[in-house]
Amino acid sequence: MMGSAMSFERNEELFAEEEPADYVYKVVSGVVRTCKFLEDGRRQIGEFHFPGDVFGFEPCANHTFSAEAVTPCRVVIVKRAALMAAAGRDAELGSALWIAATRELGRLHEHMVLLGRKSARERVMAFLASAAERQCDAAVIDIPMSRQDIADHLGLTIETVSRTMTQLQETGAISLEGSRRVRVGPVRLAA
Amino acid sequence: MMGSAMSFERNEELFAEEEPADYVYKVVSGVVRTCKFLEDGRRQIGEFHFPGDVFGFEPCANHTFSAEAVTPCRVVIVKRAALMAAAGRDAELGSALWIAATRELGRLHEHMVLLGRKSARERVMAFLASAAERQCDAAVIDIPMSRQDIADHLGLTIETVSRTMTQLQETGAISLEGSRRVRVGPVRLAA
DNA sequence: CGACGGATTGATATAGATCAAACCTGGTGG
DNA sequence: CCACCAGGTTTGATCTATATCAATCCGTCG
Repeated sequence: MMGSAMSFERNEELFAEEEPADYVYKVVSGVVRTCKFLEDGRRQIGEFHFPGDVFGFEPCANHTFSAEAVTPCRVVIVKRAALMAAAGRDAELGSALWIAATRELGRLHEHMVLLGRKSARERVMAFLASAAERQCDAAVIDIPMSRQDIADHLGLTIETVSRTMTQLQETGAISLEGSRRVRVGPVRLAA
Repeated sequence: MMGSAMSFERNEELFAEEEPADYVYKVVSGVVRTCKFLEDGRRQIGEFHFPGDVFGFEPCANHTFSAEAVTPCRVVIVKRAALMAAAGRDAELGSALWIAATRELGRLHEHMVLLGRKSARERVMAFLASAAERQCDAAVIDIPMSRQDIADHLGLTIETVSRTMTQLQETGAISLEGSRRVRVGPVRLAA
């Protein structure tokens, strides 16, 4: 299954809500956010997608969310119809897609617990923990997205995210090395 | 594709988190909630499932959420492995499953906006609107679940749900006919 | 009738939002 | 090389929506 490659600048839109959902996307490099907006501008970032992640699954003809580049990024796109047809023929591929979709269901379930029931501190720690996990539990982790992005992902305000991070630093849980880089303490982010 | 039927009492557990996820479920009658718990008892209800709904999709061997009967209910269960195998053979079935899964993704995305960005009033109105929609926009809608269930679905407390409903009544948006029955006013629930 | 499991209502506390300045930092141009 | 600027971040002061704690109420069922 091959697709065509595309590049996007920071903050460029890969696709918008309501647009025809003709393609499925796979991140090659960089980071992509998928989001939904309310009329008054409130934004919820559903997920950040990293290299290797596939996104853009939709049940209907049009996108129900938009996708934007968090950093400059490259993606490959595949015609959805072609992909679905191929999945019908190739059991291997079909199963891979199924796994990707159900895994995403699991992540969203988990994130709903965070949004519905966790405190700001827990949210930020969970965010950092997942970032650390993606980076193979490195001691120093990169945060490629802005505080605003983090806030809109965690259902908080930018100020609360910022304050919570400095509090985590004060309690020794992390140490901030510039705003986009965090050293996670020996204590780790255990809950 | 046939499965076996099962019945559950109100509040009975269909399956628990961590249990082997050997079956996929379809609601025949009654209502089921899927939920996740935090160690300290906080609960997030991901979705309520109504007759016709299919649930229990998991990427791995074990369930990542639990399911409980909101009302007495009947479900049919199908071996997951058998279902997946059949989907590999029958394109019709495969596509139906795919649609069910992506539709669920869409619902969860929408719900994350609610949990992350909406006010209590908006949450309750959205909840009532979706209940009304499921009941073909009947003028009087049934609420089969408790206030606690609603609260845990909307990321609120039981008290806030209750208060918000009486406020909606005071402003004339709805009228409560007993705690489990609501008449939606002519104004409807337009945002 | 009495009791028990919701549901509602009331009083108060508080986490996080909002409004408003500073504060960096990296890039640009003089 | 430095001053300046713009975007993003942090910090501060205050406000408020919602949580929390605590009765009371209501309806159903024995």
